[in-house]
Amino acid sequence: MEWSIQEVVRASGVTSRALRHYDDVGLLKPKRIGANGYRFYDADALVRLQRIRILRQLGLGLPEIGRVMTGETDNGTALRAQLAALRRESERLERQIAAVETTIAKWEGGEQLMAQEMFEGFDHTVYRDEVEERWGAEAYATGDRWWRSLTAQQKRDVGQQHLDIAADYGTASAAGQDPASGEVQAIAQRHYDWLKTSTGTVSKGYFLGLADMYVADPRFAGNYARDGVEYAGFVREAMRAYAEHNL
Amino acid sequence: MEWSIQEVVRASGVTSRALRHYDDVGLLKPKRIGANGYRFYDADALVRLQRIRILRQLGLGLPEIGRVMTGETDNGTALRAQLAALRRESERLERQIAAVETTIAKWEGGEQLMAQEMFEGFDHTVYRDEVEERWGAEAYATGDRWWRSLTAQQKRDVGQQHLDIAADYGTASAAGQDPASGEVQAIAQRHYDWLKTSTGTVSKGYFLGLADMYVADPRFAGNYARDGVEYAGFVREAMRAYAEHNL
DNA sequence: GCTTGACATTGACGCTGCGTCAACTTGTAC
DNA sequence: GTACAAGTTGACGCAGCGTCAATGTCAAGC
Repeated sequence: MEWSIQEVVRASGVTSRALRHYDDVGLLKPKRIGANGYRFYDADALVRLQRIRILRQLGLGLPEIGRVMTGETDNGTALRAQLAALRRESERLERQIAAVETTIAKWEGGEQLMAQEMFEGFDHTVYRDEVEERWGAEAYATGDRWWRSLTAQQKRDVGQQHLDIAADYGTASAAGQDPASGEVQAIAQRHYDWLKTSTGTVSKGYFLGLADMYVADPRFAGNYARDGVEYAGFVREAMRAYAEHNL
Repeated sequence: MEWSIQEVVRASGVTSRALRHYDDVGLLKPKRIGANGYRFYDADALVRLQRIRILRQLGLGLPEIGRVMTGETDNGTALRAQLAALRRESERLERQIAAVETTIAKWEGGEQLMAQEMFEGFDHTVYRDEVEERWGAEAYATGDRWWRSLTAQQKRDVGQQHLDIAADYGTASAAGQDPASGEVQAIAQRHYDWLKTSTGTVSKGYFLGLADMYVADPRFAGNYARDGVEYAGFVREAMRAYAEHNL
């Protein structure tokens, strides 16, 4: 008993295109190919097709299914690997969802200018409340006057410097360097200098406070993240080491 | 002030390839292109790039990002749509995970032959316990004797009939037909006839019990599903309507 | 013997967002 | 003049088929 491709389609719900694809990739060869090129499947092929479909519905890729079919990998191993992959993907999605929710909340909270300001430099106005609360209204006013005195060009330069510093931190972090190493501490030094230029004076407490803010405040995540991998924690460690030895 | 592509790369962490891609698809055009073909970006472009990256990290596609950037869609709408999409995807993943877990458990429980048997026909041995519990040991023995009396060829034919019936249910379900409609009830009639041939006699209770099993038992999902969309519920309704009017 | 219609075949492009060569040209430094 | 870094424009690759397009085959009816 053998079936034409259309009969298989009706029985299995798999499209003929998919069947031809399985044939192309060697996953399911027809039992016989007529002189006219027509594909004919037998019962064994239908059994294999059923298994293929089940594994596909469970999310396995065709190459992996091929390995299972040939016995190269057994069902349990393949399914457990798939389960682990699905769990990872699920967790990633959950984080993604949390990130979108946070962003929506922020955007609706009137902080929609965040991204732009971030790029134009250290957007001190966003942190006005915090700065005044931690270091006094006078400290904020000083920084504000200095900032306003800059030309747009100068502001962008300051911003660019910050971006360079952030990028270098990111490179060091990605390279697996120690936050306390000489290279990273040199970046921290530039970071400190940049802050001093931007804000006038930088106390140890201010510097350490900033370090904590980098980790605690998601608004910084955009600045200290690369392709979704945040390294604010790395920056904090580098800043702490720097403060410990130099301030 | 303008930056070369490498400077943008260092400042943003975005690869030059991505930047050229954004240019190609019209998402982020350089401010200026030199006589040598070199791309040069300005501060505005960097701001746009930052926004693009943020939206990308939140999982939005480039076309959607383009719509947001032109103001065609606002942030809130886009993000909420994205959130909804993520939630759907998350739920799908959870179901996927549950399915894989179930399958692993079954496979380890010694039911690894399920798939094959399914295809060879109504695998009554798998349901032995349930059948005996619900309709008595004698009912099972009768069905078993009948089944064993068949040749492999006959078994396959019976299986093929079941597949055809299942496929027709699937087509009707996908077409949005009413389970109680004439067409669908005709399928239910064939289903009933097939069952009668397979098991001897079919009581109303047996038929309705089977209908419930189709929905409750995931082992049937493979039979009454097409491309991941289960229609066991549809089958149950059709069977109930049939039983109500004919048994 | 011809037409029609259903079913079959083999290409080949499309989708998503870039990564990754490949083959060259430019700019900058020594 | 010669390197070397950085720039450019193609073009393929990926995952799994969906979707034409162009064309051949086969059974049935006139």
